[in-house]
Amino acid sequence: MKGSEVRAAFLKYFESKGHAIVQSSSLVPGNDPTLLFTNAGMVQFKDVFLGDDIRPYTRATTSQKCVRAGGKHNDLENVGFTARHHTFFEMLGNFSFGDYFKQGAIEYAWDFLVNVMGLDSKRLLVSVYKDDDEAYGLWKDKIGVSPDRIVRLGEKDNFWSMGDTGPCGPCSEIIYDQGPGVGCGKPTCNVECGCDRFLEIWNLVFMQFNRDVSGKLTPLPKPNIDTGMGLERITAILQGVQSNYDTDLFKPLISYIARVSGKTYGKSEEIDASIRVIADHARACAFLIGDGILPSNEGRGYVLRRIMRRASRYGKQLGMNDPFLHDVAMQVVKEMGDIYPDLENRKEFIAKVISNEEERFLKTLDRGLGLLSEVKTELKEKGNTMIPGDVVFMLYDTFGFPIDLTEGEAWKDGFGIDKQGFETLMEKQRKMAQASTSFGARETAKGSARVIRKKTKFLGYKTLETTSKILAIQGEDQNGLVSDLKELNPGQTGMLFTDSTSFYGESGGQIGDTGKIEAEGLDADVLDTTKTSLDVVVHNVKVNKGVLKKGQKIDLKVDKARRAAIMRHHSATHLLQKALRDVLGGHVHQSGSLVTDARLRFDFTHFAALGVDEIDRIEDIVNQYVLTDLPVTIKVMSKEEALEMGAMALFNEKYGDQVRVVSMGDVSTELCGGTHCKSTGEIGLVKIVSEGSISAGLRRIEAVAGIESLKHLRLLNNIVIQTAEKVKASPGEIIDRVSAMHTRIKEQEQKIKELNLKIATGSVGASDEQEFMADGFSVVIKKVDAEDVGQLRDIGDRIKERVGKGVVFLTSSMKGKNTFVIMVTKGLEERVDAGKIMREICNAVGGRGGGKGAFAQGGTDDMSSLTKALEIFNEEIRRIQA
RNA sequence: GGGGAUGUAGCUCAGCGGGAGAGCAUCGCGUUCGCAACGCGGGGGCCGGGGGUUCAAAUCCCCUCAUCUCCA
Repeated sequence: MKGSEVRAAFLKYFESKGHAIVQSSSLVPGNDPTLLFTNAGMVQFKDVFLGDDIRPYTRATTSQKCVRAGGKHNDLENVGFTARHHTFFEMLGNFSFGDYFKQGAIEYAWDFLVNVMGLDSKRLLVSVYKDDDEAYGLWKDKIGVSPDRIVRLGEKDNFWSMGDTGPCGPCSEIIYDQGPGVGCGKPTCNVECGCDRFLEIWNLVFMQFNRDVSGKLTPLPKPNIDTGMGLERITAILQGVQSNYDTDLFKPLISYIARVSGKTYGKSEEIDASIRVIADHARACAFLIGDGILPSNEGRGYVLRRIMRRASRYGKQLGMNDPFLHDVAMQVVKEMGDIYPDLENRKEFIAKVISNEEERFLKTLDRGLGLLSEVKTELKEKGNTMIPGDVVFMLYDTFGFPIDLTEGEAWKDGFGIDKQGFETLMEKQRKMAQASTSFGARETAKGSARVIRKKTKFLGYKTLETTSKILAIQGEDQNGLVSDLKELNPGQTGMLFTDSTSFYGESGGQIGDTGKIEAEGLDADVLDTTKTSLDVVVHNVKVNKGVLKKGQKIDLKVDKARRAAIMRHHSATHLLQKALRDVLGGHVHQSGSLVTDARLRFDFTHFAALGVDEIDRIEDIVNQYVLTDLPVTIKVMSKEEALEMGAMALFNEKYGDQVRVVSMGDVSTELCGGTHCKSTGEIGLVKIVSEGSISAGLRRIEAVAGIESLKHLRLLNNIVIQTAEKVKASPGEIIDRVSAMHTRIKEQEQKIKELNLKIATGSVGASDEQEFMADGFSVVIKKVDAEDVGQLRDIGDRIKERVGKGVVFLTSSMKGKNTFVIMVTKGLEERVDAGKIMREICNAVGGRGGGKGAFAQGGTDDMSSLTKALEIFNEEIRRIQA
């Protein structure tokens, strides 16, 4: 049975048991900032389990794309060297939200494996949590598994929790025995053995408790089921192979990599491992980039970068020195694009991102190799053949040069590396990082009020004024903790919850509304509006007059002009996205946006800076759309219908099953919860204000619309007019005038410099200059008016040129100080040490200074020190003559 | 979140307390029938930004921004 058939059979089976087939969610968890990647099927249902979200179904089944990279249970360095570690994998799962429980989950799982997949029940074992007699009984009595094939395991293996607190419960695993011929072969080998004989294939989690802060478990009123079975693993078993990499899910990739690298798979373990690493990582890269993640130096992007670089590294070991990973990733797209259309849609983009990154990596490698060869020659001179641990660490830590590469490069020239020393430094770094995090991020446990769960009726799409009732008020109490309040007095601020509202809570990049709240004798400002994940609108209010009371009826009035400006910018954003795709290409995808009353900001994927002509064309297109006054229509429909219409879905947004589709004529269709103009004509002039890079492959555009465009242009116009006045030219002549001025200034500066020199060295200041011969060289003493030390040097240079061989002593009063410079012509430094003379002078006049043989500089605040300084200088010259 | 590294001419980088440099690119002149090549000359720098120390800072110290990199 092919892997794709296993996937399809699984979903079909659970669909026949009343489960809704839910699409795999993005690898970027939309609802959990603490989680780096979606790493299990339950991630997209987390809020449902927590009771914060309600779905129209109580049973669901998914094939979820997952990434695990790093962390305790999945060290990246293992991947490729074992039969089953992966960075990317697919997780099959069935879920019950307060519907069926242990019995259902157990019966379905067994039925599917034995009767649908045809696994030999004699090869199956099960494990249950040590105290879970209920599950034990179900396996024994309902299914008929013999007691010697049921194992009770402890908390570590068979108790599951989401975090330190929250839903948790025992779990039960179905285990496949590959037979005594596989694995360690020891007589003591059992289910708990780490070897490969006993494979855990399906984990059934019985979510039945809630754990509070103190660790106490209380039963949940409606227990849930969460199960997970790795597609790659079950496929391997069904195909009778001992490694996931031997399944048809990997085979085509492996043979592709073998072919392009000119190697044969299955001859050498070392080569095989490299090929497996690349196969696994290419899948991860394709999917991660497909879900909008870009390589970067932090967070998710950094994990992606590490995966890509690891693949590159193993490619190098196979002798592939040119970028190759993007080709392998295209193979992944070919294999899986039909099931994951996002891959297919973005394949050019994926390839571009990968080849870009591969080139970058080659650069870091070159740098590291250069450093390493420097170290090697240095060591060779000393007759040392061991590269010290701190050097290995420095190469790794600072330049990202992988340790195995260092080792390989060292080995080539007969060097060893001090691994012990490296590990010590590595451990030190780990300790340091841990210490700093555990100190910092703990002070967040502030008191919080009860969570309001009643979804606020949002009327603000249609009307900007509503009358509603206050459901709750929250604010800081005397202790500075957030709690429920009965009322809010003048001068106080707090959060206001109402039954319905016209105020738009910040979401989808659109900022919240501001406005007024009024009632008999009451006047309050809404400073900002936000929205919780449960669609509860939170008004942040400040009372000016009267008292705001719970249960009171109030009038909510949105600031209309501001909202109109926000709507113009939001509608303009949609048109801008379309225009960007028109001009730059289909690879342009939104990766963030901000819509305010003053401007819009739009981040998108693109590789090069935009040219002036491109920006002009984008502006032209957007404004063309505005002028044709396209009608803006908004429809609420199912997500599936929307996707069929070709609506553009965003990366991180979490959508319910009903979505809002905003269309502008036939040019733009997007899923969007924001507020929009009635037709594009209302947007007014759209002007791009800036364009720039925010990181590799990501650009940001800022633009203004409507009145803000007018303000912007007016500002620019004023600058032009004022500049024109300043340079005494008409606006059209400014550029010519300024560049003429620029060259003239340059010329004049040059001239001034020359003149200054002439004045300083010429006859003008002759009275301030003494010159005499001393033992075959000239001595020039001169008082000048210099602006800075640079000028003194220039003057000194001229004098040196004139005298040919000699010493120049210059003094100048500037910036409230006496500054001295001594310069000695070339060849004379042996006899006359400028630095030494300067030190003598400075000692005598209480100044500071110094220098080298040919040049010295010093100074003092004491303005009366001049004669003394001259005295010392003459004394020193006399000493040298003698 | 914590550590390390790097920001200098259009590009690649050297200099790391005492006159901002090299190579490539560019422009001019020369050589050439012409080109490549070569020779000579020129232009191009807030030495990432801000503060401080110092007689003197590209250079040392502090802050900040950007990029790279490791750890969490």
